[in-house]
Amino acid sequence: MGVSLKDVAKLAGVSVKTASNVVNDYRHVSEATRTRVRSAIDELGYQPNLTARHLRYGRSGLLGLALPELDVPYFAELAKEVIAVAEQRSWSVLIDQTDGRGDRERLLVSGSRARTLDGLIISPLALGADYFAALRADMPVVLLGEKAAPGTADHVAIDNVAAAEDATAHLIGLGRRRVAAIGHQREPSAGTAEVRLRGYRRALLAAGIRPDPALVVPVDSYHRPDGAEAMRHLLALPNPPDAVFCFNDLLALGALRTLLASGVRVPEEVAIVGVDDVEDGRFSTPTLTTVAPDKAQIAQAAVSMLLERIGGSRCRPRELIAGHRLIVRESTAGRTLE
Amino acid sequence: MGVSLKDVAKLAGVSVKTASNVVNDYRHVSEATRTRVRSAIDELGYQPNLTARHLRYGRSGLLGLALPELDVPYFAELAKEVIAVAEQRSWSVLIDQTDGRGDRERLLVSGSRARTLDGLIISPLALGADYFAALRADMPVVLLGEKAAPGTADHVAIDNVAAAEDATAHLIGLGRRRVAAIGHQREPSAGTAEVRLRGYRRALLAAGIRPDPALVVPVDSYHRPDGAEAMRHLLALPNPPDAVFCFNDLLALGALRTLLASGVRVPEEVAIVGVDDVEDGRFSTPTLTTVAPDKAQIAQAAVSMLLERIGGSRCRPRELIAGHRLIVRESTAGRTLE
DNA sequence: GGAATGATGTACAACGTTGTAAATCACGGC
DNA sequence: GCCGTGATTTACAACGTTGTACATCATTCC
Repeated sequence: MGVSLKDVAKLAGVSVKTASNVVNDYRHVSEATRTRVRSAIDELGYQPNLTARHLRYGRSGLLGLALPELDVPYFAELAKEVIAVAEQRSWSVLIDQTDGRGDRERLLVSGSRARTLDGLIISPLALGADYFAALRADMPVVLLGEKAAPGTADHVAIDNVAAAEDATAHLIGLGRRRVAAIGHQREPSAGTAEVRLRGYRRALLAAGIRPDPALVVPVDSYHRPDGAEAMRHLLALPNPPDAVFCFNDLLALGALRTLLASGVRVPEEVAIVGVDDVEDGRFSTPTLTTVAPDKAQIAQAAVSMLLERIGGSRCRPRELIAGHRLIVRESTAGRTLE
Repeated sequence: MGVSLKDVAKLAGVSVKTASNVVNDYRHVSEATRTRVRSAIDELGYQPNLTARHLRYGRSGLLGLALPELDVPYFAELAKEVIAVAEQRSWSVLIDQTDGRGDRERLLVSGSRARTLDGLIISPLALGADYFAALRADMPVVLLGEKAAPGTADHVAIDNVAAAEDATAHLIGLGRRRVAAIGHQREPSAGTAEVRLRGYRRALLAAGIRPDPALVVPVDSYHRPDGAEAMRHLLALPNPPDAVFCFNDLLALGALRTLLASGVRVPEEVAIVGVDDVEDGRFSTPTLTTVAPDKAQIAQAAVSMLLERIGGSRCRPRELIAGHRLIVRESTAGRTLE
């Protein structure tokens, strides 16, 4: 169907290999043949067949990006960055959605689709150690987020304990004493939730506040409805909170919705902080105070690490702590000016 | 590196082709050899090399999905659906972001990366006819949205005139008479904007209202900040509107932000409608009335059409009008009950 | 008993590319 | 005139897979 090197070679009156040499800028090609081949290429509109190259090289030029859900803003924003960085280095990205389901994650990683990938960046949510068992030993992997078994693979994340501590400390700094937390997960080893809870507790203790277990609300997932429901639960308490630290922005936006719909004033009566700095939080009313991970840095680092592994690096699994910073907005600072 | 059919064949004591026949469930293989090969496959953990297959077949198993930006919720939600549908039919999706820039769109479609794609679904934003000139004639394409030159390629969209008319009529039905429109684009042939503006005008005229050009606000892009700015412009008018039809939800959320930050009551003083039904609008305060396109249907239809083309269908370019419906929420109906 | 039929298995080539090794050529030095 | 050197070009094989054509064998039919 397409134009191949054979066609180019025939038109230019040279061997296929010589044509290939021109394409690959091989040194020892005479100027005369070079131009002849070049014009043949132009005339025929030849473009190399990447599939054939990949077969030859044993590479596909494809990076996998496995995310729970693409329509979760944080993941969408991350995907955008990853794709941009990868493309800049002339790699393509194939996105897979795991829905946080273990079976899909397994299938995805062990299936024949995975064989075409040169490497994989995964943001594991629900998945545990057996996941990695399914991983091809020779497939480079970079983990995003907190679920990492240390020493298993390269890993990029923010310092989630510190992030949670910053957020909670900010609420305490406003004078709040009954600070709730939304986002705990019932399952024992739920990575991110675990460490954020730790940071939350640490901030409370540092301020001399005794953590109240009734203020720690577990959720099934990290979407807006979960946050909304958790907030309804908190409001129904005999002694409701005066501030809430939500483990991500979607939970916070859901909680915010419940508060406003219930006529609770934010931040006067209840202040709210989230994590992720998704775009929605910059335009909600009130705007959402949040801990912003450096997404560009995360994407950059993840792709770099992965490409190094693909390039053959065999050093010990590395860990990169990306930056984060608290962005104070109206949901804690109140309406300032417009 | 990996296990190939050759290894399997050797272990099972058969020819490579016989091993291949077992893998492909070829009819005429004796039960004895079949089981022998099967167990060799299991023992070695053989998985077919897709790259080699693709080379052989001249197909890659990859669909391209070209979107302006992945972090725009509508596109993210659409991408999620497309990936899900494609995967169900065992195709993989490679996402490219055009940023709405013509040069990137060109590069993307004509570059050698495109050669590896069996087909392309594009949601063209800024791109015109020259885009299609760059398209390989033999590359199946499905267009999403309104920028289509009719008869050029298969095309999936909602009836945007009707959608805009429904939205505007709803506002008029609330008794509003000064209905503004945010989302007009200055460039002459800006597909979607054009048709939505037409629907808006039609609804006004149908209600006997004379369209006021001052109430039609152009924007540079369709993000929240554009909506916020456009709304500021409208509020500064000597005779501001009592309702706004925004050409998408992000514009509406931006406009909503401006209104609330300015102390304008929504919907009492100004009612708002958007288009897209993105998740944010279901949790904003007030929640956002919107026109919901049937995204699942769009994704389903786009993938189906594309696969038919890839399968060799040569019929005339088709056009599919996906369903849409108005979802009335608080930004027009007000707080009902909680 | 011979031939036709069908089941089963194999060798080879090809998809488009590039590494390897070897062939060819030009040229300067003796 | 011969050789060595290095530049230039080429044939071949291989990456892993499968379609085509053919070989082999058993069965059935006349």
